[in-house]
Amino acid sequence: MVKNVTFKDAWDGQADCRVCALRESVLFAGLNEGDFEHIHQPIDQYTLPVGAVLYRSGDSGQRMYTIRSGVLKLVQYLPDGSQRIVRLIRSTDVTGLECLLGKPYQHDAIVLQETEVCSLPIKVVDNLSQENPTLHRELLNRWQRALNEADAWLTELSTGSAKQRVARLLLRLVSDMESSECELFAREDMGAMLGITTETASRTIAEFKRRSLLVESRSNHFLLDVPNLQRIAED
Amino acid sequence: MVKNVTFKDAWDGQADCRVCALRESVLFAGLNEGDFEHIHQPIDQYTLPVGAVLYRSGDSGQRMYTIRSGVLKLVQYLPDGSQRIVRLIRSTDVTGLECLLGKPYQHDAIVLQETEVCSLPIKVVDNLSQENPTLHRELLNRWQRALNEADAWLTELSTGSAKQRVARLLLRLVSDMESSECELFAREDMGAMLGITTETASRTIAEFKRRSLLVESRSNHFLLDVPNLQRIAED
DNA sequence: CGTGGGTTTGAAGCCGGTCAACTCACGTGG
DNA sequence: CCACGTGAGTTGACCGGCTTCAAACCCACG
Repeated sequence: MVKNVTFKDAWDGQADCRVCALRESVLFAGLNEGDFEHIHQPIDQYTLPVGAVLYRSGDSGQRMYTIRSGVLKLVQYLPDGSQRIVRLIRSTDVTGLECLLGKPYQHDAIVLQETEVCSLPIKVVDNLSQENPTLHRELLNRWQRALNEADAWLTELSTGSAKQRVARLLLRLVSDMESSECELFAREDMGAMLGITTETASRTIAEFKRRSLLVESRSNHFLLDVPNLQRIAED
Repeated sequence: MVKNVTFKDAWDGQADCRVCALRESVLFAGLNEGDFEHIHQPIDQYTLPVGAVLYRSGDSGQRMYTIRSGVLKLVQYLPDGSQRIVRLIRSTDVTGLECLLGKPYQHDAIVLQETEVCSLPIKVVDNLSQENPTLHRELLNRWQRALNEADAWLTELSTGSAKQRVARLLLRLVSDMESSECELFAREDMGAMLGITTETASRTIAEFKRRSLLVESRSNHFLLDVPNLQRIAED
């Protein structure tokens, strides 16, 4: 686990949203030239390595984040100290919406795969959203999207046998890719996503490999046998 | 199960939000006299019996709902037909927010305990929220509240042993009451909330009764031994 | 080349799933 | 009024999957 990566270390510079490659799919999609004049605070860009902490549960933050690439986990803890991963945040997702409402962050946000983020001061988002209805609407959409994700985790990833859950998780990882290739997470993280133990996660993945449902293409990248995994996922 | 309760049957009349007893805690808390002039569509009030369907997943609705009293379940279905309850909606909660975004309802909403609801046309909410920032802010808060609930269901109610889950559910039911009394749900529903079978739910509840963690006060109403249930909940 | 973290595998035991029987309350119809 | 049917809750027996505890393995890294 990489520790103590300060944000300073990871700083990539200031973003120019006007020329952002992801402009079409990102929170600021609906902004026009005039709107950009109203951005009086810098929007910084960072590249965070695996294990880096974007924010911690309970912190009262002043920034939300757009993910340009990579994957983060949102983690909550139980009284007994065990952890549960409640969602994954990926490319074009926005996280930290809650601080727009003056609430502290509700989760730990930790990098699972090297991640590029843009850091948006809430002031900027708040001001723009008052003037630009499209952005405002987009914010609501993001909230709803997060809710849908949360519900899906419950129904798809916390229901059924361990094999079903693992299969559904794998399918989910490639669902928005062109190829059926994906990078796997640590078994411990898979367990925390699926509500099973690390050992069961490992056993299941190992079995899938033996049955060639997973074939390693390059180090820790796997090609999925989608049709057969789907059969397992649905029972 | 009560079937085919039409909304007409359940109609209680038109609501006058100005004199609403729940005004302080409800979505419209921040409205002023002037705002009410802008309500050009009627806000109807209904009393729905157990088993009634408020809306169905996939329906493209034009209304959201404020719950005055009672309890509803939000249900999602898996490909294999089994159901999972992803949230409960209770007094002062708002549900159906998604149709404000033009999306169809994401769940079945079904009455678990007799429920009084107000039906708010999205046009009304939409118009008011454009002019009244307090209401608008309140809408965002509701969205965030739903998200928090969803996350809590994952970490509290879908993690740990069956005994822990049942105990946590029971504690959750009385957490916002003055007394520690609550009304239980059907075992099948409990199972669907906790990701366990009906039988396991029944066995666990029966055992809790034998151990006097649950004492029946009146028909299907139970007093909880909160401290001991808490011990079980945390292990 | 040794150390350590993550992964895999093994063995044992238990919790919860499955299937089935039985009870009880309730409502319907003879 | 009682017989009967229905549906929910409870309980039992059995079994299998998952957890638990441990050991072995693998590989990256200093």
